[in-house]
Parts: sequence; structure tokens; C-alpha cells
Amino acid sequence: MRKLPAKLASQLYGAAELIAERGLDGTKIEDIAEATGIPKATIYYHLDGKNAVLEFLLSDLLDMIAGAVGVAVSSDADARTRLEAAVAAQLEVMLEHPYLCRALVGDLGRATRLPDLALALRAAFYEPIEQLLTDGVADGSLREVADPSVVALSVFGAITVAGLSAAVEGPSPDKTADAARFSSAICGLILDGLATADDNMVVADAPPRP
Amino acid sequence: MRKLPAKLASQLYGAAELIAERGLDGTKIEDIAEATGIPKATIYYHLDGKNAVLEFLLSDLLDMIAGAVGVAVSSDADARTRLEAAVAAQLEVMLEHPYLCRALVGDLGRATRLPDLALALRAAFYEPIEQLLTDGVADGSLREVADPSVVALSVFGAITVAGLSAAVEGPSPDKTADAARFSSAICGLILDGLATADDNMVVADAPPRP
Amino acid sequence: MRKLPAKLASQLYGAAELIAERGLDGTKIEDIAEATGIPKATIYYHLDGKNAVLEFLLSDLLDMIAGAVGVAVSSDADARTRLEAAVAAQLEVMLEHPYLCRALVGDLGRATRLPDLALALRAAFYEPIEQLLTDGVADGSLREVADPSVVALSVFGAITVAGLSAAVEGPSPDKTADAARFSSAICGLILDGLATADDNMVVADAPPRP
Amino acid sequence: MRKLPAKLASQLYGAAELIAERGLDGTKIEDIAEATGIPKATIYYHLDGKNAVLEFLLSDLLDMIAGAVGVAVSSDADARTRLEAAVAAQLEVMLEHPYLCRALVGDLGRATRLPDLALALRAAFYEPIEQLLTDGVADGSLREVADPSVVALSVFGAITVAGLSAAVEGPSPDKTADAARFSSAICGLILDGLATADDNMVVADAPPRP
DNA sequence: CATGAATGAGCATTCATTCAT
DNA sequence: CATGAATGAATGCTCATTCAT
Repeated sequence: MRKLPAKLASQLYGAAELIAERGLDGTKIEDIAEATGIPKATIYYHLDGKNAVLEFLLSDLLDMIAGAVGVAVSSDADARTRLEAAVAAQLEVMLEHPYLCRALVGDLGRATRLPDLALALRAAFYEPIEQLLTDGVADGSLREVADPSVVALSVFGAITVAGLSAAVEGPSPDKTADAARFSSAICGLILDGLATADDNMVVADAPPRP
Repeated sequence: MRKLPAKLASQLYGAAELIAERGLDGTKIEDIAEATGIPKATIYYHLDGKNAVLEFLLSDLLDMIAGAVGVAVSSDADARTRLEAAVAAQLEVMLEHPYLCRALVGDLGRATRLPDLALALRAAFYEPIEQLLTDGVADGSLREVADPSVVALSVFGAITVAGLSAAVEGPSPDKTADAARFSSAICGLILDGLATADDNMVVADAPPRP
Repeated sequence: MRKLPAKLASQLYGAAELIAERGLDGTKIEDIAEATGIPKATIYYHLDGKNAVLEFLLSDLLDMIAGAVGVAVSSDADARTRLEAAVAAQLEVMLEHPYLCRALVGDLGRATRLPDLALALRAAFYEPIEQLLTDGVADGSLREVADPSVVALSVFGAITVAGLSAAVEGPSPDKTADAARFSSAICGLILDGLATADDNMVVADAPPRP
Repeated sequence: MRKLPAKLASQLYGAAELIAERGLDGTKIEDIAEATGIPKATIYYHLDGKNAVLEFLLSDLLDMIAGAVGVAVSSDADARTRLEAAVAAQLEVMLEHPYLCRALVGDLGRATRLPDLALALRAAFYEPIEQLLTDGVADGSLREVADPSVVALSVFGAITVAGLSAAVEGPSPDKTADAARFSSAICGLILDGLATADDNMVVADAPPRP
């Protein structure tokens, strides 16, 4: 699996919609060849089979997300602010690449079976959040929770499922606005929760209220 | 797709792990036949093809979830309490059936392409939450949000991804305890949020505070 | 590789000429399917791939030869007489199945790479001769030689190459007569040699004549 | 097919073992490239395809054999003596080049389908013997046989199969000694036969003795 | 009803060969 | 001259599905 020439790489994106629509197994290499204009044998010359096509496309998406989130996370604001930025960043990239996202969800099983992708997946989606949760406790901007890893997972789920859903809806005219709207809704949820404000907090492991 | 004789139905569950592990496309009917002990042709006699196997398995899971959540939701407590119950109920069923859950995620793409399943998916996971959000606003137990459908999606994501993750981890010795722990963490997140208590609320679309 | 139903087995012989003509690598499974009337997938249902087709055909030939030679060899005549009978028997079978013989030669390399065939090859062609050589020394009908295994090899070569050559020439109208003619010529060679009768014997390891 | 630069020619021999082991069809040009160190495209620059590689290697072997046998045959000794010399010469070359020999046998089918090779094959192996048989009858050193061409074929078979077998056994430490041993055994066989000396001669077509 | 046997349709992958540099 | 890159053409094999019993 040599490094792809830039031209081929860009052509290959033409396959994303196909794969998003039908799943990788439902997509013949021949279809990919047609959709991208790259001859079948040339795809095989550069990539190690069908999985590698998906791997290439998703790696790229995951890199973009990891990159954007990485930037968002590395400001010197407090963790809560950075979490908000990270949510926005991730949603922006996701909405920017709806086909890749759909391909990712549609072939999530396969993606997790590809070791490289599984790692990239964790690194892009889960780890920054986990880190932020820790940071937030340290700088006092986020409260401590009883089960940080489950919470990180849930936050990851909250963001990702919303983003995915937006991606599945099909292209939207104003992605930035969408991203902002989603981002705002999600941050409202994960930062302030849904309980009515005057209520007593429900804290995990909290003693039963009298 | 006649109703399956009970014996076959139960044997068929033996295929869940296989499908969870390899995805439906990576699983030959022949493999399913071997794993379940049901002869290939007999599977075809009772079910309309490979997809129908997945459909059967997942319908069942979805029904179980919908059922459990349905029960949880129909108590006469306030919406917030019912939401907590729903979360717990969903997680319990998911943890009780880790292979089915993994099969579901792994073939999410296909699942959403099968109309019946897509519907059942919505009905089991999304709709009860959406309803609860509305109810909560009405009975004052949950606060109003600017974008209820996005929030419902996120809540759904928070619960589901956490549950899925638990399912992927492999069977746990004490599923009920796990479910409780997860449930508690998730409710803490979606009801109270992560922001430190003394902070001003970040409310979506709220006017800047002076 | 289940046991072939008799009908298929017989149809399969229709592929012998093809393979003889073009070699196995030059013969597509599809060609074999056409030539035999057996659908491609059915061939695969019964046999483990292309090699197995050759293996089946040649095993059969080898069995026939081993059988005929076995019968010839098990009379209670002296070894020399039995050798003559064995030569005749081998040639008869070879001439009776020219295509199989040509297939065998044409794909000799592959045949020797298929362990089962390599064994059958030895058993059909080489071992009976080796045995006869030993027997002949014991019963006094054949002379002792310095290097029995090389001689056995050579005798095997003398018979086989002649027979093969006849097979390659294409079908002859009177195979039995051919076999007799070849048999007679070969026996004359291997029993009496080519040296003129009045000459001193050239015996291996014999001291140089003065 | 230009004349190969000497260096390439010699590198090309590195492919003989490969081809001997797997057959030509089982050997990718790429494998040959790797084994010889000659880049794939360079092979194509100098030779007309895969067959030409085999043709080159085998032509060479055949030329060597034809040459050595030619020398052996052109002494002015009697035919019988020259036959002995020819046998020794042929075996020497064969044992000197075991891989080429195995490649030859393994792809005998293909070799006979390449017209140039088929001719060279005859010229190297068969014709000198045939000639010697005729010469021997003329000079009285070999007896007349009823079916000279069959006998020539058998003699060719006796020599070649023994030689091949030696080649297949793998490299031997002392090839010259091997050749001498084989040669002696084979000459004993084809000149004096295996019948015990005191026996009546079995002469093809000889009238029954009273 | 259940199923062993049979097969049509499909497709990923391979590889010999070409060609621009 | 030599060769890395590219590809057209080919094919072995798989597997979901059917059907006769």
C-alpha cells in the first residue's frame, strides 16, 4: 500500500457517496472504479483491496476530525469552554463530510474490525473528550463525576449520534449554521442537563434525599 | 416469513455472536447453519433469505427494548423520573443481549436500509425519549430546550453509545449492576449536565446576561 | 471432496482431451464445464478446484494401470515372463487412454506436486518393475545387476516413454496391435539388449576386456 | 528476442529453480524478477514474454545436451561404443543442470507446444540415438531390431527418465560419479538386457526355435 | 415438512504486458 | 537503454438461493 498520489486520492472521494449509500459490501470495486474514473487494476495497484479504500477514506475523515478537535482543545481557555469548542469543531467537520460520515456509520462494524481505524476512531472521538473531562475537574470548570469513562462515552455518543443524524439527513444548505445549532443544543444538554433548574441536583452516588 | 417455530427461533440466536463478530456480509448462510445446527435449506424454508435472519434477530431485540422502555415510560411518575426509568430499562435489555446489540451496530447501515427495522429502531430508541422530553416540559420536571429533536437525538446517542460500548466489552458477570452504574452515570449527565453547579447556566439561545 | 456420482465421473472424462491439448493451466474451468456439460458450480460442489479435476482423471488412469499391471504380475510364471506381461499390460492401458496419458505428461510437473498422485505414479509405474527385478534374480530368470534401482527406473522409462509417445501420436485404429508391437520391441530391448549376440557381455563393473 | 546481454543471461538462470519447483504457470514474472534481480520491465525489454524465459532456459539446456552428445557421437569408434559415450554425455549434462531438467519435465506439455523447443527436444534426445541404432546395424556392433523407432524411443526413455530422476533427487555432491554409475547401469540394460545369459534370446519376430 | 444436492449469477483479485520517462 | 507505474483482460471461486425428494 504505497502512498497514494494526490490526484488519485482526490478522485477516490468520488466513491464516498456510493459507499455511504450501499455499504462497502454492496459496492463493487467496479462501481468504485466507474465512480472515480480510476481503473480497477489501478486501484489495486495502489491499495490493498476493497477494505483499503474504506480505510483510506475514513482515515482521512478521522484525521480531519482529530485535527479540528485537537485545535479546539488546545486553546488555553478552561475545559468547559474548550469542550464547547470541541463539540462545535467535531460537528463542523462531520457536517462538512456527510458522505464520509454515513459511510462510517454504515460500516461501523467493519471499521471497528480494521485495527488502524479502530484506533483512529478512539483517538478522534473519544480520547479528547475523556481528557477534557479530566481537565475540567482540575480547573474547576466541570464537575466531578462518579464514572468518568461512562460519561465520556455518553458525551461522545451525544455528539456523534446527533452529528451522524445530521449527516444522514442529506446535505444541508447552510452547514455552518446547522453545526452551530446542533452544537448549541448538545452543549446545553451535556453541560446543564435537562432537569429543571430549581430542582435538586441528581448526583450519581448522592445519598437519597430525605 | 412465517412465524418461526419456537425451537428454531431459539437456535437462531446462536447466530448472533457470529454476525456480531463478522458482520452479516462476512457471515455465510452456511456459517449460520453450522452455528445454529439448522440446515441451510431449512433456514430458507422458514425465513426469506439472509437479511431476514438479521431482521428476525434485531426485530426481537428492538421489540424487547421497546417493550421494556414502554413499561418504564408508562408509569404515572413525572417525566424526569420516567426518563430515568427508561434509561435503566434500555440499558438493561442492551446489556442482556450484547451480541444482538453488536450485530445491530455492526450492520447499522443495512439495518437502516431495511424499512421495517428502521421504523422499529426509531420506535424503540428515539420516540420514547422525544415524548418524554415533551412530557417533562408539560409537567415541569424537565426544562424546555430550544431544539428538542436535536436534544432527543443526543440523549438517545448518550444512552445508546454507552450501552453499545458495554455490549462490545464482552459479557460481564453482573449485568444488572453494570446497567445500574451506566444508568446512573448517564442520568447524571443528561439531567444535571457537567457544568459546575455554581456556574451560570448556559442556555441555548439565551440572551447574553448583563 | 465427496465421492463423485458415477454420472458426473463419466462426464468428466470429456475434459481429458481438452486438458491433454492445452494443459490444465490453459484450460478454463468454464471450458471444462462446457466440454463435460457439468455446470461450473457443480464441479466445485463435488471437487475442490481445478487441480482436483486433474487429480481425479489421473488417479483413475493410474489405478487402471496399477490394476492391469498388478494382474499381469501376479501370475505364477517366472519373473521374466511376468515382466513381459506387465509391459504389455501397461502399454495396453496407456494406448487405451491416450488423452489421459497426454494429460499426464503435459502436466507431469503438477502431477508430481500433488502428493497423492506422486504416490500413485510410483505405485503404478515404478514399483511393480522394481519388484519384478528382484523376483527375477531370485528365480533365476533375470540376471543380477549392479544398480537395481537405476535399472528399474530405466526400464520404467523405456516402457513409459514409448507408450506416451504412442499416446501422443493420437488415436490409432488398432490399439491392441500397437500395444503388441510396442511391447515386443521393448521387451526385446530390455531383456536381450542391443549388443550383437556374439559379442562379449558388457556387464556393469566388469573389468575392461583385454 | 534480441540476444541477451551475458549478464542478464546468467542472472536468468536464477529463475530455473523457481520454475522447476512451481512450473511456469505457477511462477509469476514478478517472482522471476525478484529471484533474478532483473526488473520485470527489463525482462520484457529483452525477452518476448514469459514463455520466452522458459524457451531461453530450455534452448540452452537442449543445446548443451545436443552439443555434448554430438561430440560423443562423432568419434570414429563403433556405434556401440559411441552409444555408450552418448549415454554418458547426456547424463552428465543433465546432472549438471538439475533445475533446468526439472523445469523441462515439469513443463513438458508447454515445451512440446512451443515449436522451436519441440524440434530441439527431438534433436537433442531422440535423433542421435536413432542414428546410432542405424549405424550400429551397419557396422555390426548392434543387432538389428524389428522396430527401430520404437526401440530408439525406449532407449531415449531409459536414459532420460533415469537422468531426470537423478535430477529430481536434488543436487548430488559428486555429479560425475553419479553420471558414471547411471551410465553404466543404463548401458548394461540397453546393450545386454536383463535376461539371464544362458537363456535363449527372445528376439522380436524371430522364428520359433525348434 | 425438512433438507441434501445442485446451480446461476456475481465479483474480487491477479498478472502479463505496455508505455512514458 | 532500462524501468516504475499503470492497466486491460481474464478467471477461479463463492454463495445465496432453489428444488426435487
